[in-house]
Amino acid sequence: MNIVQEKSRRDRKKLQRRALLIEIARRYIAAKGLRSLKVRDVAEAAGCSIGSVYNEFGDFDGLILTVNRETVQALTARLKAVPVEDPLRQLHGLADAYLGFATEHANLLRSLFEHRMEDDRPFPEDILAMVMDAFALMHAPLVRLLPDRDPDDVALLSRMMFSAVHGIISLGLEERMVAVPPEQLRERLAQFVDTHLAGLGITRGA
Amino acid sequence: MNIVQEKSRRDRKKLQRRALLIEIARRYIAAKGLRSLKVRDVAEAAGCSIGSVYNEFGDFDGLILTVNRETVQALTARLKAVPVEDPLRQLHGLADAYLGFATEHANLLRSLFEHRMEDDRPFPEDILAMVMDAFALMHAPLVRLLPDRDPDDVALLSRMMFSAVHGIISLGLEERMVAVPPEQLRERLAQFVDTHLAGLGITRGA
DNA sequence: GCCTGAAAATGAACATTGTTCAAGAAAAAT
DNA sequence: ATTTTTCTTGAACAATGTTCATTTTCAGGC
Repeated sequence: MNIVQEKSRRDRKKLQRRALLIEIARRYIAAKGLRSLKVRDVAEAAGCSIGSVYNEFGDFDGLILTVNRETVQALTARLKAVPVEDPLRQLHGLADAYLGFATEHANLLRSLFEHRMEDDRPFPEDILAMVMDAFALMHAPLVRLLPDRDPDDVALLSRMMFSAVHGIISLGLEERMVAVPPEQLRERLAQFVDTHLAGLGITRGA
Repeated sequence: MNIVQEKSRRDRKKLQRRALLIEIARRYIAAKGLRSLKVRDVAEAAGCSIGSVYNEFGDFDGLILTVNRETVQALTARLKAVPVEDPLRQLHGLADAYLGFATEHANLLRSLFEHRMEDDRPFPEDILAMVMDAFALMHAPLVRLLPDRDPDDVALLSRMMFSAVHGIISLGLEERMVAVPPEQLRERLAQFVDTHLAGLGITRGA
């Protein structure tokens, strides 16, 4: 018998349903926030039993983390699509791409940063590493703009800059406590990046 | 009969227990995070029934919000204690005070920013206003440092600066995804503030 | 000191929701 | 066709927020 074919037939179905469950969960989170996600709703929407969700993801956290994993992957993909020719443009592009993603997927991003594990189980290493990698994407352009600075220093600078951008955006998009009016956010964010770069001795067109 | 005295006797007891409930809830949140807070635990620890907690706070959110309200009040008090003589020192002092508070009360601050209301009930206006006020505390010193800029512009600058500081700190203190090593956080935060001020055309001792 | 009505406290019962697992169904292997 | 393995199911369970009829408390009047 053809193991590959037979196995794949079952697996394809399994994978298909897994993808369906993830998609449904993502829609719930995106639409109404992480707290609105219920195992029973997901199972019913997918046309399977509660137990199947557990078979697939182990527990509820497993499902959430799977969605979050894909969220950080999508975010990273978007950040990596920013043109790299001009390092200054790239930095602005990264900030703007982050803002764009946060605007379009506010609840998914919140789920990524606000979800706490049950009990004291450790946060999955791989998601952690992916978020760190995303936050390190300002490193390369900053190195080009600050060739004389200690690389370790630049590494920290880039993560701080990204953290700052994250703070401005995540508070700015919070409907409650609007630190910065959303309609101005894009322009102001660019201004912030410029100001900070100026403080680092980098001027536009220099 | 003495209405004031008689009423106060009952009320004192009520207020005393209310304070006890809040204190217990705060301890739970501070020690193990918002998710660890359970009505039954609080009631048992306070030596009263579950129903009494509901009598006092209406529902579970009511208790959480009361703790959060006191958290933002404590934060504001700490920020307002920063000396105002030198605006530049004040800005650094505000950032440092925020870092100090966030370090000592990481879970309480998280509870303030991460708690979502049940259903779609609106977030309490008063807490919102208090957080906004706290975030506006960088405004006064920045006005003094930038007397020629449009005041509206400075208002936004100050909130952005505070949001940025918030982002750096909240991600920096997250045990997972450490964007900036905690032991360097204080020094780096000061550096960040200096850099940004430099970008705004403000130099130390100028 | 006792009575009375209002206010507060109680906790059993309920509703929601994550989790488990024994039994059954389906698929694969022989 | 039979056996074995694997997956699926959903009833039952456990944890936890919430309600409310009953009981208790207590100030105010006699």
